[in-house]
Parts: sequence; C-alpha cells; structure tokens
Amino acid sequence: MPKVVDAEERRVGLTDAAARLIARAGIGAATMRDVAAEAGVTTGALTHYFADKRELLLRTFEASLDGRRAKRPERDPADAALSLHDALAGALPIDDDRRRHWMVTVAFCAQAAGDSELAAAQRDAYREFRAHVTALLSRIAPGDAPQELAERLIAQVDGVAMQALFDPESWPAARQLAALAHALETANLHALSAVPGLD
Amino acid sequence: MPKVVDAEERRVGLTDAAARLIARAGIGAATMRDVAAEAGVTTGALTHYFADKRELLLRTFEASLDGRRAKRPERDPADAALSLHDALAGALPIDDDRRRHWMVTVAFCAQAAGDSELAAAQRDAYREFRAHVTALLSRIAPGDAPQELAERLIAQVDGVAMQALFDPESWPAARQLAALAHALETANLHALSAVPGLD
DNA sequence: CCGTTTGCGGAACAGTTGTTATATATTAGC
DNA sequence: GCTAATATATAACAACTGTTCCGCAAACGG
Repeated sequence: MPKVVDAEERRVGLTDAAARLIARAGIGAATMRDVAAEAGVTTGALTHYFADKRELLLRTFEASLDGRRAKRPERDPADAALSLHDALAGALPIDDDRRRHWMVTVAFCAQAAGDSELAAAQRDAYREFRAHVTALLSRIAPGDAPQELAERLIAQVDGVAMQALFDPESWPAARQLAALAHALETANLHALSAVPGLD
Repeated sequence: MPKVVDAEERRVGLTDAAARLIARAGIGAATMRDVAAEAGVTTGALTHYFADKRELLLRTFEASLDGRRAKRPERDPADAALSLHDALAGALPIDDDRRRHWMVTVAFCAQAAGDSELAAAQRDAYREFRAHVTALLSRIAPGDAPQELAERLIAQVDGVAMQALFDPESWPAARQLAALAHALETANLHALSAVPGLD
C-alpha cells in the first residue's frame, strides 16, 4: 500500500479553500487553479479528489452545511429554548464563519438554477433545517403548529440575513440578534419568556 | 443622422434576454454569445449597447427591478393596505415574472461578492424597497415604528421566497400568500383587518 | 441622391477555462 | 530493497470566454 492520507481530511481542506475564495471574491473567482492555489496545492490534487468542478461545488456546499451543523451541539445542554435561539442565530451572518456560509449558499443557489441536482441539495438543506427547528419547537411548545411556526421563524431569520449580507452597515450583529429576539418573543412561545445572552 | 433606433428599447430587449437565460439555466449560461442569440442578435449588437459583461449584468438587474416597480401602481387606488399587500406579494416567486426576478437577484448577489459596486446596487435596491414599504405602513398605522415593521415584513417575505425558490412543491403560490397574510395579520396592524383577494 | 453617421453582423484574438495525460515522488507490504 | 499503489506536480489540450476590430447596410440631413 502506498502513501497513506486521510482522503476526507484532504477534501475538507480543498472545499474550505473553495469556500474562502467564493466568500472573498465570488463564484467567478473559484476556478480550479485558484482553488488549488488557495489550498496550497495544484490542480492535480484537486482532480484527484473531485471528479469535476460541479462535484467540487456540491461538496463545498455540503461541507459548509456540515460545518454549521457541527456547531449546533456546542452548547446544547438540554435547554431547548437556548438551542432554538442558537439554531436560528446560526443562520444570521453575524461573524466571518456564518457570513462565509451564506456567501457559499448564495453562490450555490446561483449555480443551482437549471441544475436540478444542485437545486435538490439546496431544497433538502432547507427541509433538514426546518425539521430541526420544528423538533426544537415541539419540545418547547407542543401542539402549537410547530411546523408553520418553524417556517415563519426561519423565514424571518433568512430574510434578515439576505438584507444584512449586502448592507452590513445597516445590520450590525446586535441589530440582527435583536430582530431574532423580537421574532422569538412575538412567536407566542410563552414557554421561553426570555432568552439569556442577548443583552 | 443615421438609422434611428430607440437605444433604451434595444437595451431592454437585451437585458430581458439575459434575464430569461439566467432564470432558465443559471448565471453560468449567460455568456455574451448566448445572451445575444437569445435576443436574436449577435455580439456586435450586444457590445454596441453595453461596455462589458459586468455592465450588462448590472443593467439586467436594474431592469428587472424596474420591471417589478412598474407593476406597483397597477392597482394602487389610494388603498394603502392593498398597496402594501401587493408590494410584499411582489417579492414572492408566485409566478414566472416574479420567479425570474428572484433568479436574477440571486445571480446578481453571487456576482456581487467581492464587487463593491454591484454590492452597493443590491444594497440600494433593498433600501429603496424598505423605504417604499415604510411609507405605505406609516400611511396605514402611523406611529407604530413603521421602519422596523417594514424590515420584519420584508424579511418574512424574502425568507419565504428563498425557501420557495428551490422547493416549489412545498411552497405553492397559495401557501406563500397565506404566509404573507399571516404576517400582515400578526403585525398588529389593526387598520387593515382583512385584505381582500386572498381566498 | 449623396455623404456621413450609426446599427450591427461576423470574424479574429488572446487569455482562460475545465479536463486529461504524463511523470515523479512517496510509502506500505513483502 | 523491491514492488506496487497512491498522491500530487506539471504540462498539454481543446473548447470557450470576453473583447476588439473590420466591413457592410441603412437612413437621415443636405
């Protein structure tokens, strides 16, 4: 057997480079050569781990999703209300990580037009997020039509995110979090009276 | 003087072709040649009306915005509540026109990463929309913090739109409009008790 | 009816793209 | 240490990209 290398770890390094490039300079700047250079390798390594550019982009999107999901249980001490707040705050571009994820998502959406497989990936990502939020909600306020409530909360957060992405001056992190707090308060979730850590 | 031609009308035809192409096959399919072909001309005509591709894209986005704005006063009989509903419904991808506008917007956003001028255009478009909705709101329920309310309503609608774009099965037009109706109802706008034409 | 200006088709260009092929280095098992 | 399999650099390729340029057609002003 030859040189041993964790293939999955390599892929992460490459998709990470792609995500960085996309967030910094847009999808147009994410050429094979430039992604490889950003990762400190050449196209030979890239093509070794991804069949083509389309797969690289798909994996980059999925890796970005995984990265977000990985941060979920960071502070998930069976406090569903806090978990709910964190889950929704995860969709707000309030730091570099989350902003990068949004840029990757937008780039991916732009590419998903006319590509049904990519479109399905984006759709499924949303459905998974909806299911996650719905599950949290039914733990907090069961019987309150959690599905529709989840949709509304997610819509609220995503709408703020879309505005904040290209107008960060109008939307500092505090304002985005305030919008989230307001949405949670008016969501007639009497179970969570006040979410700490908001100021 | 030579052959007389309405230059602005020509530009509309070209940006329209670009928008159609972007909505159908994504930003990647919007090459100079293909846009020209879609409009039934050649690159010679395209370069005659746009300095470069970047300007074509910018103008395509602005033309798409203008197209949306043009539909505003269609039924604006001094009924601010109805105008508000229509303005917000204009941001929902519930027909081919509005869906196309959203696809153009997403493509434009993807290109606006790392291009501050395009980013500013996107930001200003949002600000203008916010101002429009705010003005309508202050006509309906003055003194109710119309700015923040407008932001929330727009966020709600845009969030639904983002989900609906790639999951039309989960979001038929009726469901999107129902979400809008719910948002309007719970916006403690006691002035507009019921918006007709929703079913 | 003619000169001049514009509209636009079409070809050519240089650079870049994704992709493929080749060569070299690296390392695990025997 | 030899072999074989993998990892990756490098180079080559053909297709395509945005852009430039040339030439002809059209039509207004005189």
